[in-house]
Amino acid sequence: MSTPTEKNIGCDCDVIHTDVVENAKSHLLEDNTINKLADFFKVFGDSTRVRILWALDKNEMCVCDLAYLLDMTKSAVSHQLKVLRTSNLVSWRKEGKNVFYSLADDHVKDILEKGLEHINEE
Amino acid sequence: MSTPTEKNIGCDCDVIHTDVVENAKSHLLEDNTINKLADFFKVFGDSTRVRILWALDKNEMCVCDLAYLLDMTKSAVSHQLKVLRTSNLVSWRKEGKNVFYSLADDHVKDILEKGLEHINEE
DNA sequence: CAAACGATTGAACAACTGTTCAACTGTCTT
DNA sequence: AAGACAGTTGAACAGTTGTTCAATCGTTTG
Repeated sequence: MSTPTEKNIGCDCDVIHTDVVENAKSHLLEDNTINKLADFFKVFGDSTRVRILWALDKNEMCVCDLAYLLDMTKSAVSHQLKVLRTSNLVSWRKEGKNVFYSLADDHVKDILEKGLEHINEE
Repeated sequence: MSTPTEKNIGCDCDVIHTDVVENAKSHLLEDNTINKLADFFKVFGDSTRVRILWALDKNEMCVCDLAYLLDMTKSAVSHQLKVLRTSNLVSWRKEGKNVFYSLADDHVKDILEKGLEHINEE
């Protein structure tokens, strides 16, 4: 552990562990990266969207299928699908009056499974 | 693709693809699991918390270190650390007046890295 | 014991988020 | 061309979230 030595400037503390902080500072991610990362996870942070993603992992489905399966209105499902589209988590194709959605790539499933691993371990 | 056949009851749609929906229905996660999963990801869905986690991945740090590094008040940092503690993403130990935080387990780093992979691919 | 200070907490407030509702678009059917 | 219906959209409203501020706790030090 480093010794507390430095007088601080930018926050409401007087003592910091300089070497540890400097090391962390040299590894900081860019603001833009941090924001994109947080926004990415934010999308997974809603039970409706997780249910949609989990369902699409099994089968390609249209909005009505999802609405029926999840007992929601088409409107509510469509709003969330828009969020998922915007963050590139789902792909879609039109077929007549239907729009069929599916997972965009393997990261989505990977992330969901990592999350499940974590919550099943405590 | 299955043929739309079924008359629907619970939502505002008339036609669903029965076999696809039934298949998805048989794989549904329990509500409780879904909620825990969404809550887990919700924690990653804030840039302040991502910055804290990313910093702790490099070094164990006290609240003041984090406050200085991230240019925030101790209070704001502490509030977010409480969220991270509650969701078991960080561990901590007391040493005199300091409380040192670190990442709870490897899942946290795994998840962050999966997220980075995803956003770096488009 | 009293002062100093790292850390935590609760209340308050502004900003954001998800669902509902109603209106609308585009495609298929007759 | 008109009706039906899958899907989308925008406004509105309630519920949630993150930061600030002030007060407090707990440990160390003089």
